[in-house]
Amino acid sequence: MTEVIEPPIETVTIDVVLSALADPVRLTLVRALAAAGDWACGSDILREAGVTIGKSTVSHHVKVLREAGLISTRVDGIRRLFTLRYDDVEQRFPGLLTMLRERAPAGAAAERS
Amino acid sequence: MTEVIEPPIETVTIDVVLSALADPVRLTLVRALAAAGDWACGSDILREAGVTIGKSTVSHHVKVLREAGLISTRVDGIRRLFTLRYDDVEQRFPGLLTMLRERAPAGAAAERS
DNA sequence: TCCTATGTTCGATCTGCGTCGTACTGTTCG
DNA sequence: CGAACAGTACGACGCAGATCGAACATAGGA
Repeated sequence: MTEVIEPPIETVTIDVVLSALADPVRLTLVRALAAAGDWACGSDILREAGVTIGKSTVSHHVKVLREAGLISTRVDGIRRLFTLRYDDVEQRFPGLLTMLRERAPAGAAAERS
Repeated sequence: MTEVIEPPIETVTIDVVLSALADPVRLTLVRALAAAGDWACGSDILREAGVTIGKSTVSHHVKVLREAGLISTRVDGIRRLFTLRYDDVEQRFPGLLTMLRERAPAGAAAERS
């Protein structure tokens, strides 16, 4: 089938979202998608995220994020394109994506000497 | 020592908070504390949360939540009292606690048969 | 002083899940 | 048709972390 199913945003629970975002790799992928802004394929995301993991692992993480209602998938010829469900997530969990924008503490904490 | 240290809310990262809230038991404990409203001891929380786990497990979860900046601990004679750092968390991550108020899907998913 | 109640810490166990490799599906191009 | 590419499905492996029990610490009351 060419159709890609996604859960209606109303049926998404915060529990599932939290579990999905608890993994550092998935959090990086989400941030990369947020930075990309629009549709991006797997290799684009990996380059943007700066992580090097197997493609089956990427597929696994994408699946988890999709089932958590966070990302959307579209078929484009030979490849799949992914994007953040920005409006849906913002409507369902206002402020969540804003929290994620603050990236991980680069080089440990920014210790105020 | 009678002093209980807590991380300044500015130093708390969303990564740590997400990891802390990803566990179903900890999420239940946080919801119980939110329902309690004010300071509650371990047995109070367990009763409010309706879970039956060993006290060492509770101690472990409380530690994780405290290090994530979510709860505060105070010594009261023979026992420790815990409470949600509501204002701090709301200031640092606006909207987060509101998302958590929506409790878990009672009786599994609301299957649309 | 001794006993009880509340938490913490430590060690051991065990399950969940993140990761990888391989095989498979589907699409595009030569 | 056949080769190459993008992603998925599945099985296996290993590790992080959730849980428990026991020992310890501390405060309060008999």
